[in-house]
Parts: sequence; structure tokens; C-alpha cells
Amino acid sequence: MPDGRVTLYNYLCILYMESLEHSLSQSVLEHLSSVYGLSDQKLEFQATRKDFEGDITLVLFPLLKLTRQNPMVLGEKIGNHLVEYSPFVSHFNVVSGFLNLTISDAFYLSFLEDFLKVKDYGHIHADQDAPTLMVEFSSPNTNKPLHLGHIRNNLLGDSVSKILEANGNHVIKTQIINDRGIHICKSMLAWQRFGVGETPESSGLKGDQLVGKYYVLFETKYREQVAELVKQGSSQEEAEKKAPLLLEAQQMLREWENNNPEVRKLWAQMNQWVYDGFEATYQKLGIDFDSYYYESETYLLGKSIIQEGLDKGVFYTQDDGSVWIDLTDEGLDEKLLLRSDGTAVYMTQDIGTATQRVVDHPQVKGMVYTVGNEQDYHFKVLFLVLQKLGYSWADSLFHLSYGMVDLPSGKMKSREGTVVDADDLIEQMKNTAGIIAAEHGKIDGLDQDQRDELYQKIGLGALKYFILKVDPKKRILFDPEASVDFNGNTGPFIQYAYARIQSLIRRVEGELELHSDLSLVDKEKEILKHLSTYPVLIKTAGEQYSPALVANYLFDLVKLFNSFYQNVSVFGEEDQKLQSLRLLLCQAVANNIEYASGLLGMTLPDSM
RNA sequence: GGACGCGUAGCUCAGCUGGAUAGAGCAUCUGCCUUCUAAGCAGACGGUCACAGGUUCGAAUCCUGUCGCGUUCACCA
Repeated sequence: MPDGRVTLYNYLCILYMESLEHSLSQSVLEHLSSVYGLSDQKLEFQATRKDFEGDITLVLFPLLKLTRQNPMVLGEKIGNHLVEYSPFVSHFNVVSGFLNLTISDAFYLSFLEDFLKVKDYGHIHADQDAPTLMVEFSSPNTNKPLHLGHIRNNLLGDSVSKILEANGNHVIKTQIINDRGIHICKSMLAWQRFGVGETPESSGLKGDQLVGKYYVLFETKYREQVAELVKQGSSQEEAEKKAPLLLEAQQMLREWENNNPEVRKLWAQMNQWVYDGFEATYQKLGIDFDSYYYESETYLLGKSIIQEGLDKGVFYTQDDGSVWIDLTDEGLDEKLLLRSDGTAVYMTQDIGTATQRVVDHPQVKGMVYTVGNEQDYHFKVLFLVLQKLGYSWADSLFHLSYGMVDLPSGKMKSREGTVVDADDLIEQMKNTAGIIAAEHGKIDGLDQDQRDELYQKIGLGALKYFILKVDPKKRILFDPEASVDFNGNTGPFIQYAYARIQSLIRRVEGELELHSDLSLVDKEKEILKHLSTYPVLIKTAGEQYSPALVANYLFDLVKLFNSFYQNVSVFGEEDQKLQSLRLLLCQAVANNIEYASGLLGMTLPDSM
């Protein structure tokens, strides 16, 4: 069956597949089998190119050898058969090896009727027996605020969660918070040393920003100490190792591990500040989580699983007592799972966390990890290990790997201060939205609160769309100076189209009725064809974990709509039937923009 | 060096389970606000799909090799 084709150019194969009760395919196959004795032949349908007449095209080339016919004859035969037996094929033509079929207007109209009737058309509602998936994303460190890289991570994870839900899964959104380790101690130490008494309340800073400030301060002071030591004759390397501040931070980490109550208390306090700060950022992004895992609670997990693996003979022990897995058969290396002193490594912890999650949520059938592509290798190993341990859910693990977000100046480096802060960026997008709206004079009659709300929607819409429209695995070049465009292939472009439709619909009085005897113009057909591909879009986006597909679909839809809208007067039409049709079409487009935008986490203003 | 990913218009990106003349947005240029919101529409300009082979009726798409960019190969996380 044709499947997975979601571009504008391939919508029709889906149209026929999803909606025609006796599909063209079947009809063609009947013909082929009765005349040529072929069965189970795979048929290749595609959307008809604009330059040719027709809606959907059957590619004849693959059938030529099998039927020993020339394309012209075969095309004529199949075409005639379809016109005779399929109620939706009105006529056809054959050009070289392509059979172009024209679908009747009645089919499109009945599709429109269906589309309007169903809420979230194309989405599958998860029933009780539906599978449950966990999606992990965000997963920040607790020593500094979220930055642009986290934004990509969060938006991807959130959107993929929504796409998986639309595919009929239950989704549990979760994260693993890196709340322990030397980096946390650095912030704690700097605060203790240089800022005791300062709190988010007293400083007016968000908690994460406050803690981040001390992390940076630590680095600054530490650099100073290193420089001083070098001046006194130490080598750079030596100095970096024995700078007093670093030694103190390491000491603090040991005390943390030994459960020193004071250190633990400070740690809990500062982490809480950070969590409050993160929460505010998530809220602004419109993102939330269903569960949280903390490294401080999971980093000891996994050791018992290692023993289990040893018993099963999946792992092996070296002379020094360290535990390994041999993945050379899979084309990878040997990988350490437990240190010789018996302590856990990163991998051990991830194995533990994964199994713990299934213990906590026994219904989980699979997991998605939203983590940057620098960890591709790590996850390849992790998944193999879990599979070799024989867990039933281990075959449904997916690493949602994404490329870095680069700045024009290169990589983001926190030490060099070239990080784009998430809160700043959101604020900046909002301001830009305000400036542009003011330029267009579209803020008259709105009070301050309404303006803020509108700018928030537009600014965030621009940001989300900008990030999500790019294939996750590709790197993104982000220029904060040029900011994000609001014209063309952007979030505001989508939002604007939606707002215009809402404005149209506000003028409608009474019920609209769809008449089945109307004939459609090309633009209307184009739009309906596009809408008809939505169910397969959802399916494919789910299979590929790709919000980018949804974004591109949306953009194509809005372009089609604008072209229609600009060239047809909805209310200027005398004919009531035609007017109703056009308004209903607008309504359908608006509905679909809502569904698809929802999958990207983009909210839509009713006017802008 | 091994592994993985990427390379399509000046820029940012679609298209990739092989199909007709490779598509958008931005930028540049030409038109369109006296009927529904011009954050819009219509059009022009712009290509050796990194390069070279191979597979076949047909390759941006699949295979092999080369080049360029990136990531990764710790008893770090």
C-alpha cells in the first residue's frame, strides 16, 4: 500500500487509501488479476503534477513488463475500468507511462462534510488498552539557567509527546534532573563564600538565574586563582588541579556524598531555587511534566541489574573487578558498566533509571529519550544492553537525537558568555512581536493585558515554529541579532491566516449548510486534497518522531489557503450555496490549523 | 585512525521506502490595499542536488569510493 507520503505532491494516494470505500487500488487489482492473472501487485500512486489534468496518478511503468503491454494500451484499459466501476473517478488521461485520474467533486464534498463533523480529525483517541510511552526531555543541570539548546530539546520533546498522543498512545512526560556532582558544589561554594544571605527574594533574581550567577562567579574566581598559581611558577595543568577553590568544591562533594547535613541542607535549598526558576520558564514555554527523576536518587540504581546481567552471562568481569559488555559483534566496542571499585558510571545509572521507570509505571511499553546527538553512541549502547538483558520494552526505545543550535559566532560556550539564555530569548521574541504589531497598527483597541497576551502568543509561536520546522537531526543556525523573521515560513504567518479566518467566521449568522450538488474550483480541491492527507501525516510524524513534518504540512496548507482567500471573495458571492461552501471550507482549514498547531505547542490568537 | 550524521538556489530549509520539467521562504526586481485583516497575494530572477563511478526503462533519492563540515570513540556526565 502506498504509505508515508505526506508531501503536497503525494496527497492523493492517501486520499484514495483512507477514504474511498472500494479503493481504486482494489479496483485496479481486480482488473489486473482478471485480465492478466496478476495478484498482490504493489501499485504506485502519486499526486498528479500541476501541469497535467487530473488529481491522482497511477504509475504504469512497473506494470508494463508484467502485463506485456505498452503504456498507452494498459492505461486506457485500466482507466476505462475505473471510470466504469469506481463512483469517484470521473475521467482519465494517459501521458507516457502515467495514468492521470480525475476525482469527482462529489467525493471532495463528502470528505469536507466528514472532516467538519469529527473533532481532531485524523487523531486517534487513546483508549484504556492503548500503549503507554514515556518521553524524556529537558533534563537540565541544576547549576545554571536553561539556554537555547534546552529550548530545542524541550520543544522537540513536548511536540513529539503530543504527536505520539495523537497516534493513540498514552504519554508520560518525564525528565532526569542532573542535581548532583561537582558542578552543583561549585555554585554552592561560591554562594557560601561570596553571597551568603542572598536569596531570589532579596535579589529579585529568578532562582536559576541566581544560582547560575554563582556558578559563573566560581569560574571567574577559580580562573583568577589558577592565573595566580601560574604566575608563581606552576604549570597550567598543575594549577588547574590544585587551585584552592576547586579543592574545596571537591571536598564539598565528598561531604555531600557522606550526607553532611549542612551541605545537604544548602544543596536542597539552592536546588529548590533552581526548580522554581525552571518551572517559571516551562510555564512561559507552555510545557509541563508528569514525573521527575533526580540523579541524586537514581545514581546508585542499576548495580543490581548489573549482577543480573552477570548471572545471565550477558556481561563479564575483568581481573580488577570491573564489569564490561562486549559489543564487538554489533560493530561497537567493549563498554564499561561498573568501575573496579564497584561504583556506578553514567551507563549504570541509565540502566537503573530505565528499569526503575518501568517499576514505577508497569504499563510502559517504550521510551523516547530526547537528547543531543553527541550522545548517539551512548544510547546505541544503552539500548543494546537493555535488549540483551531481555526486557520486553527494550525493543521500543528511541533516541530522539537532535543537532546543536549554533550561533553565527560558533558554538555556545557558557564560559565565554556566548550562551543565549532561554528567559531572555522568550522576552526578546515577545518584544519583537510587539514592535511589529505596532508598526502594522494592529494594537488599537487592546488594553495592556490583551497586548501582553497577544505578543506572548506571537513571539512564542515564532520561536517554536522556527525551531521545530527544521529536521531534528540537523544543526540549527540561530542568529539572535537578526532575531526571527515574522514573514514567510514562520509561526506568525500561520497564526495570521488563522486570525483572518476567525474574523470571517465571526461575521456568519445562523447555520451553514453544505450542498452536495456544487462544483469546485481548483483551489478548493487543492485545499481539500491537502486536508485529506492529515491522518497519514499524523501517522508518519509519529513513526518518524518528527514535528518538522507537521510544520511543513501546516505551511503548505496556509499557502494554499492564502492563495484561495486572496482570489475569491467569500461574502461577495450572491449564491448562498456557494457562500456556505466557502465558509465551511474556511472553517475546515481553521480546524486543521488548530489541530496541527496544537501538535507543535503553538497557540493561536483569534485576531492579530 | 574507527563509528555515526550532514552536504540541494546568494542565505535558511523542504523533497529522499527511485518516477513526469528539483520546490518553498528570505534577499533582489515588477505589479496588487475603494469588497471579507497587505504579518498577505500574483509574477520575474536564481540549481553541475559536494565530486566520481555503479545498479535500471528512470537516481537529489539506493550502493561503492573520494572530498568538506560536525559529533563521538574516558574506570567524565
